[in-house]
Amino acid sequence: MGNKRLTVREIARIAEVSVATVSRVSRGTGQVSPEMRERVLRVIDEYGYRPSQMGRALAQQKHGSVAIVFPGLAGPYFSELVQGFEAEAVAAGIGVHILVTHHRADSDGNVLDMASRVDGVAVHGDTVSTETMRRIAAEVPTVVLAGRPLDGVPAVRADNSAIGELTRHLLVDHGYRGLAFVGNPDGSPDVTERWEAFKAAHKAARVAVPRSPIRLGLQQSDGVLAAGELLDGRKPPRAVVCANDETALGMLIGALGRGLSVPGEVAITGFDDVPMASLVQPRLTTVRQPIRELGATTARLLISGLGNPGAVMDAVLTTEPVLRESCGCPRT
Amino acid sequence: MGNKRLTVREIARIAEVSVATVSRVSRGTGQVSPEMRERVLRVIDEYGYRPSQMGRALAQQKHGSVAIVFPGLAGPYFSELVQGFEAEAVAAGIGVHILVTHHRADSDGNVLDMASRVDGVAVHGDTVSTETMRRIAAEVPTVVLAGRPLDGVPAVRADNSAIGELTRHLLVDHGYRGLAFVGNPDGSPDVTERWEAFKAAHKAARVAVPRSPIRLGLQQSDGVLAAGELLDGRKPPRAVVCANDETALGMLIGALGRGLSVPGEVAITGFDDVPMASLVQPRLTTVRQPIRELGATTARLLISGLGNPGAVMDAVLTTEPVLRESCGCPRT
DNA sequence: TTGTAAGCGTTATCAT
DNA sequence: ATGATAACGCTTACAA
Repeated sequence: MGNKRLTVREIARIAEVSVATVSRVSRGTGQVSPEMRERVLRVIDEYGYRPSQMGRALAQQKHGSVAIVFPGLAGPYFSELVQGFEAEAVAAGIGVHILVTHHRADSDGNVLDMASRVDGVAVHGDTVSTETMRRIAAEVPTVVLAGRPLDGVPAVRADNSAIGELTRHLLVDHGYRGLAFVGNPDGSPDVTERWEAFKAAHKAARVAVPRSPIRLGLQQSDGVLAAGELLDGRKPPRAVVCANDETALGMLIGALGRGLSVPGEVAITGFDDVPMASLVQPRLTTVRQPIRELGATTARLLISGLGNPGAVMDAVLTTEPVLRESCGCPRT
Repeated sequence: MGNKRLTVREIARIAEVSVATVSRVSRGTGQVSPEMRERVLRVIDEYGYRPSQMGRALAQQKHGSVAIVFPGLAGPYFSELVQGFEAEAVAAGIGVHILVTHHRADSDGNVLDMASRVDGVAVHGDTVSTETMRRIAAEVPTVVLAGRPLDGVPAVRADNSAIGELTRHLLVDHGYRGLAFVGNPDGSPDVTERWEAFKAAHKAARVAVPRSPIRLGLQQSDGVLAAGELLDGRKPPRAVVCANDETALGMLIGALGRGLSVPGEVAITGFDDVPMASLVQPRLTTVRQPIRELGATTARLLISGLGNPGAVMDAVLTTEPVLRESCGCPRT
């Protein structure tokens, strides 16, 4: 433990070759005769030589890693997103840095700091100011994740408009009136777009746009809280459109816990289609979003897509309404 | 975008000082006269100079970042753990690498690879083989997270024995017989210890050790699955001790969905005390584990604790049973 | 207090 | 095919 590691020079001396040859062998690049390769490989193996990442980074001017910045790690959405990103990067031999900004005072400074440790940064929507975003992009290749492109900074996101279709379904197909929206439009670009689509669907159906949204977070516990706010009142909504599945699940637990019938007395819908959505009773009507693919696409773009001629500037991944029973549809 | 960054030498030339002075100023180290500092700072600021992490790393022989390796990111446990780790590291100005091993063929190779990119690695229990663990520890300071110390590799973990107290409570205080355990003891050191404590409590109470555990994962969906396996049978258990809260929550949803009374017909307990545990109805009896602190302690140990004389080798954090209603206790 | 110069470990260019 | 050697950008003795 702690035997200081050997350097190229030492390996070269032991194998009686030049450092260049050792480098060529260890990187598998360039032309090396079989016997040379053999000789060097033997020494490398015997001494357990592993090239220093620091030396390599400096010489190649590449860190060999990328970063993902997001507000917090709670819930299956971020888990999947990060895992999709990580899997893609690691598969390409690239390391993954993370930075969680949530509730941290000097997060902008931290982001800038991290920007100087990596070859590319994926910033989740609404984690940093626009100004900081620009500064990051000026230092290192950057991609906006789950947000709009900005000044030449490309974006990868999902099509949030499908929640409008879902709203139309509740309004028109089921004929519900008195819908509520759970989620804070100021919290993230995704929720902003979902709230807008929710309102647009009302206008399209010529139904008065409902009360303002229940501004809470996106965790399951927030859904439980929202249930308290909405269902204990004198005039509970006929249907609740939640900004994501987690809050919908919390809402469902809250409704069921109050002895309310779902969807009989109150219909509930979500967004994401997380695994639990099809496991609860009644199963959750939602919008399927390819979360993992969102992360993977972002990583790919960062690693090998940027700077190419005709590189994608705005990747909008498709989503799809999934009608199950929590909206009132019969079990198929 | 992409203006190649200035180097110390260029800043030095512009400010008409030596590179040493620039370095001293930018690092805030050494003695520099006020007017010099002022002059250099002005130039640094004007040109937006930020020292290259690569150069710095090589010169100081420090990457300036640590890594955390874990099997997967699903559920609040890992979210909290990673966030606790991350927050502590970032607060110390250290970057955080992550590596998810779950379902990846060559994860051991990836771990070794990552080991050469960081100054320290925290490996979550049972993500890599003992052999790989040793190789990592030979290359870089290492800490086992949620597992036992190994050959001089220190560990940070929680006291799992409290689940034995909980089992005793069910067996003795409530007088339940026919308990089931949900969780795969081969899945992780934590679950192994919890299963052992569960069995030991039975022996201590002179009650026959129950059937073998329901070997499933630790996600909420696994709890729903476990409910199907346990509650639809002809002889459902009187109480179910789940290896963590997520599965307990899934079990609760499954039980309630079947119209069973909890705890009337089946009592349920968990482990972790995640936020949802006190929000569901009935509230979940569980064991509180300081997850975030586990991550933070690990990070601290990695960053500044190792190598010190008398450094801690096995940090076992305390846990505490939390008796709520899902075990049959009255609401207090 | 400030400057000079020698590393840090690798890669890559250019001879040979 | 192989070998010298110059970068890469920074820190840090050591000198002045």
